[in-house]
Amino acid sequence: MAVTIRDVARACGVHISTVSRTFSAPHLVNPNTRSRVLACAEQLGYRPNRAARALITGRTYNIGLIVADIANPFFPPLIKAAEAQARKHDHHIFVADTNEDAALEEEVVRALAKQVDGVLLVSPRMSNALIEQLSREVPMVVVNRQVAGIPAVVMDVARGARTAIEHLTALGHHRLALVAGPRGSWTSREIRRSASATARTAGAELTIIGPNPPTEVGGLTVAEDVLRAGATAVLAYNDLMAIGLIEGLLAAGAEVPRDVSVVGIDDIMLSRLTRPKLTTVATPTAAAGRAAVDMLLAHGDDRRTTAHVHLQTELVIRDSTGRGPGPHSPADPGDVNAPGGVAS
Amino acid sequence: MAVTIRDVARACGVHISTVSRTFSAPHLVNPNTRSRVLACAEQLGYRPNRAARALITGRTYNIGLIVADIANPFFPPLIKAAEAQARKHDHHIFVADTNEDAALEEEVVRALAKQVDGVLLVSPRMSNALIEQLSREVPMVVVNRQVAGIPAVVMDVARGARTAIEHLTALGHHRLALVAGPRGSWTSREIRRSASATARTAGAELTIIGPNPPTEVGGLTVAEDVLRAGATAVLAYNDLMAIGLIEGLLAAGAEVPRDVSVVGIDDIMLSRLTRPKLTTVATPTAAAGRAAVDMLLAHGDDRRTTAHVHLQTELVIRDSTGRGPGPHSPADPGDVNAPGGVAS
DNA sequence: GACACGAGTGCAACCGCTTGCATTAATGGG
DNA sequence: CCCATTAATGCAAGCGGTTGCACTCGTGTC
Repeated sequence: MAVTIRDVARACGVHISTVSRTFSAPHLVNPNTRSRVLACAEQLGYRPNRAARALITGRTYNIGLIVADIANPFFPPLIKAAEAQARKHDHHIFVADTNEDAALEEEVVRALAKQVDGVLLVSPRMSNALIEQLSREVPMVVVNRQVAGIPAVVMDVARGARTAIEHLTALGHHRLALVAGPRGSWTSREIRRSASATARTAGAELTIIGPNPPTEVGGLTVAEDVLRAGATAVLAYNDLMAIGLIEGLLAAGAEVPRDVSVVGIDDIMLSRLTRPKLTTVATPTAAAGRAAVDMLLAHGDDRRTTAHVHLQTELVIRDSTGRGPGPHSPADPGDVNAPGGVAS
Repeated sequence: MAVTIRDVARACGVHISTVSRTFSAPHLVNPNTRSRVLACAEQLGYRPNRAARALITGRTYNIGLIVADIANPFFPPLIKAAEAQARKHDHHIFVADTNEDAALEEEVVRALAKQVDGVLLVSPRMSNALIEQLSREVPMVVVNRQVAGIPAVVMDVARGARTAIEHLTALGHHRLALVAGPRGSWTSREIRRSASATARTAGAELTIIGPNPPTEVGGLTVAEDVLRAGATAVLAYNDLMAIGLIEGLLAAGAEVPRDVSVVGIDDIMLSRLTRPKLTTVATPTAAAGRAAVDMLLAHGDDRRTTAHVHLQTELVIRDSTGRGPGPHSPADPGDVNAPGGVAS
């Protein structure tokens, strides 16, 4: 059916190896022969079969991209950027969605391993140990996780969380809540660690709520916990949860930012469009996608690079955060909106 | 490096063909032998190389999924559903993003053709003729397009557009605008055709604005055109444009729905979360993704099915549409907020 | 004029796997 | 007890390419 290298060879009166070399080692074939072969190939509509080539060379020119949830708006910009970057280097991308399931992650990596040159594991939920093991079966770059000996692209969410907490305490909030992300998320742990430390330094109280599914519903359902904790400001694991949380707070009669300030993380497109517009920590997702692909493709060249790329985050202040009760006032700690006195 | 069928055969003391049959034709091998082979394979961590298998069988167990823009929130739910459905049938998915570029679509289909069992072309921008031609090189299912002789999944946007226009005229609007989508979009043409017919029937005026890029910015930039046309109600090609349009109208001093009613199409997640919440025509994107995969995989069985799957759409009325000036009243046509009667 | 050399091409093995056919052993019927 | 069947396995060709090696020519050198 399809036209093969043999058809071209026959049509052109040369041996198949010459046709092969015309495409994969042009300098080895006489310019005249070469152009003749190219003409035949073009005319027959010949396209090399990559799978067949991969069988010998071991290079598939495919990349696996594994994400927790394609429908989570955090991922599409990353996928898009990765796909564009990959195609720029003539690679194709397999996309797999693991539904936040660690076991599925493993299964998918294994299933893809043989037909890709490498795997991009984005925001993995599986254990570090398993990642290390899998990385021995197939080249791997991890995004949003630090694993010893494995190339990684990480966004500096720790710094982002610190900035966010500082923003909130500077606004006069001292009863804070952190709405954590899913179990197994390195990012969530980082945020938690950093937020806790920052809150402690600032002398603020931080209630941690979670783990939770990193979705709008996940945010919505913890609204009551937030209120019960008496928090006047919340940092959420991601924007989706922050938005859900705002909905939930509203449903419970609390307005944002009047009664509660909310900060998200990611700066997904949505965040600019909801009302109130969401204050959030912007993460460079597209850059991460590109960087991850670049690392994966470079990986082959000089072995054991194991570089880590750190990408900066940035607090984007919009309308979901406002003044808090002010510096610690012993008086009337129940009324979170009381204009507060001074402390330290 | 990797463990092959030969390693298993050697470890197990059988011929490679027996190992092969153990996996791809189990009924041909003795149950005892079979379990021995399986044990060896398991122990060595053997996984069949699909690319090698495909070389002989012609079946790759891969599917190509080509979309115009991964970052457009319309697509992720479709991609997610398609991926899940594909994996249910043990297939993997290549995702490619064409940036709304028809030429790139063609290139990507060709590049993918050899390593997939079929291609899902979602909301294509290329011509019907080209689609027909490409479909002779690789099995294809088209989503959101009708092409003679090619299996398709189409959402009934024509009916959606009609319902939307009827909704608006029933609210008393008679100067309408349609913000069209990108050139090459079948959906946009369908919407236009249906909206025009419906408006004519209802005796309403319909200004068509476009084509436009199907993005938030695309919607934002036509806000002035909408106002200049004197429209009090707008149907947009998709939600993203509707949301951009609302922003643009607001920036120009027109409130939604007080001054202008806006209806979107798609019902992306965003639409529930913006303020005002968007009235929109819900399209079953996830169902479309699943259906398309099913058609592609069934396609092989009984040739020339060329079935077309039609999926229904549904108007979801939220807060971006409100009463219009009412039945054609020569009096005070300037005050779009006059409490209007209802016609018919 | 013999020789070394490099450029260009052909030859054939092989990548990991499937599959039609041959071979062998076990089974049942007459 | 022999033969035809059937079940189970081995054999080897081949899928569409790549690549080390051998071969054939000019060409330049001494």
